[in-house]
Amino acid sequence: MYLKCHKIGDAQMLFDRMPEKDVVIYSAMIAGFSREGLVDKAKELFSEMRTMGVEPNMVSWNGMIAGFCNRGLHIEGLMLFQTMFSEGFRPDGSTVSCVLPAIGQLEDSVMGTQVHGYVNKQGIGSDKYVISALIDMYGKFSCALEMSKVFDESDQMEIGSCNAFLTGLSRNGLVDTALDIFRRFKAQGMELNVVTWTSMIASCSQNGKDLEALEFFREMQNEGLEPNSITIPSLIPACGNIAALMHGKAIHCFSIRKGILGDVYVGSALIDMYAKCGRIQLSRLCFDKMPTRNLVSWNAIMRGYAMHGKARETIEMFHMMQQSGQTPDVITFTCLLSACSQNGLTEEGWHYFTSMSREHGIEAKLEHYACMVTLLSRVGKLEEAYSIIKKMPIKPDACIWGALLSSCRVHHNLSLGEIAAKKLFQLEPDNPGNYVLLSNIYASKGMWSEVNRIRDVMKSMGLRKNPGCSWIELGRKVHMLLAGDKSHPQMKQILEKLDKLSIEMNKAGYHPDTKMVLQDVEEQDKAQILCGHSEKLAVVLGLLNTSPGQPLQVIKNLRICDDCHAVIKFISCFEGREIYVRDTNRFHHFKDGVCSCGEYW
DNA sequence: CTAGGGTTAG
Repeated sequence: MYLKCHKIGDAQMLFDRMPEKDVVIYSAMIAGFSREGLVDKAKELFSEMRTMGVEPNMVSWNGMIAGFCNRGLHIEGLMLFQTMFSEGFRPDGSTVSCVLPAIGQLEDSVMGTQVHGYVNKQGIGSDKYVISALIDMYGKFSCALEMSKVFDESDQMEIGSCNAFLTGLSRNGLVDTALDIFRRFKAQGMELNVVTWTSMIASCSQNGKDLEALEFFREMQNEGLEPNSITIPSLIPACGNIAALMHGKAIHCFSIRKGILGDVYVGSALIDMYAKCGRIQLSRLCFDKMPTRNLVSWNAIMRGYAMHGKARETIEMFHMMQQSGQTPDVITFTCLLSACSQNGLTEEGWHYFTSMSREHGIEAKLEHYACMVTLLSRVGKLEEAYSIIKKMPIKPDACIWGALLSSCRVHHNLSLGEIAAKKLFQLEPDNPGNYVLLSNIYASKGMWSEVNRIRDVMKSMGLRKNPGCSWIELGRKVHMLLAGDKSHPQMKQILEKLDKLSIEMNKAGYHPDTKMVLQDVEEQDKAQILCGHSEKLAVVLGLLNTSPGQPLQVIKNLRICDDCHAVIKFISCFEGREIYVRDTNRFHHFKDGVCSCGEYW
């Protein structure tokens, strides 16, 4: 009874007072500790029972193996599985269903196939736990075919296997298929559970379907299902991705009501969400209030500060993290280096870059080199950045060359820009962004024939600039604005307002950037040029629908363009608004005509 | 027939 109520302490007290203990009582207690994640305690009992002359049976072994596998100690679990086998036990459905997820995690497909064979031989292939574990494993192996085969041969009304199948599909890039099948399940009147809904929410928020994730959340509650402490952190990233602050806050309140605010995953997800919504102070508040923190929480707050260009705070958190005894990982250093790179902190950047492997035993990865390239380029040391690329022990990828090319655009460096662009055209020939960047550099030098040449190349390859897209949350609704898309009901007002603003801007001595390169390259619809870029539209929509003085927040799927940057600086001053624009990788905080990025992005 | 064990969601 105590074990079933998760009162492990009470159970242990009773257990300790028992004079005579048999296999059953030992097994119950081992499983109890395993469920609570107290593997060491379980291990103690497992060896104690043998010294007390009680031989472990199947159930004792299974409890022990479950303990290891559920705690992420996959290798230990699998080793025990093999020991059990060699001691003459024949693992049953329980054992196998614990061991399969571990095999999937380790991507040991040889062992996976062996165990699948064993399952068939033993005739336990119709056990529902085994089936869902098999589906899960093949999903983790990226064996969509094997996975579907197991599912097709199973009872398709068994919710566990259906859930494993849906997750497996999304995991293998087949989100849309998963969505279709989910709808089919629902139409068939199948009893869906929290796991099903959570899985769909997670698939959406991990695959750019953020509005859909929010919709699923509402739908599951309409169906009378209670979201739990796994559902919530699966949903929160969706709010951050589209900077839906009001939705995010509502879910924050929901977590308080559900009493799950103390959960590390919930807390860490909130930190990340508030940071992405431009509210870094709220991130910090959530962080400070967390009862327990882990690596994810520390990385979340550091990433938040880095995203906001707050290098001092990022470094301060790093010191606090070390004082707290938390060991950093690769991501921690990415946060540190990206914070340094945005602020031109060359000395600190080099310090963390070198201490990373020397003091922390973490090898620098591509993203760390990319930060160093950005950092050195930012302070004008483009040649030094290039020499790092030439010397780095890993093959530079598109991120590295992209970092160099972007910096060359900022510094109008043609020779290195051409080198970087050439590499990028080989690495990712279909990415229109690279062509646009190089063309920007040519345009800044007035080399119009080169600009035209690139435009022709793009045209012949059928490449178009990715459509710019911006989001703004107004009241309870998230508006999406696509560059050149006139379908928004308030578009007429938006254009009128933009007109008025441009008159004011001209009066103030602002003239649109003559290097309107993108349009030169593109020659896209005149309409798009007239409407302006999506971030401009979103900002103006915000101006129209909020009261004066209220801050605005816009997010964009691409790098903000020079012209929009200049226009928004003007608006922040002229309209007296604080405007936050979240770019692909950082925040621009416009206030009184100045932007926090210091003109470098 | 027989106490005690398991899968799928972050």
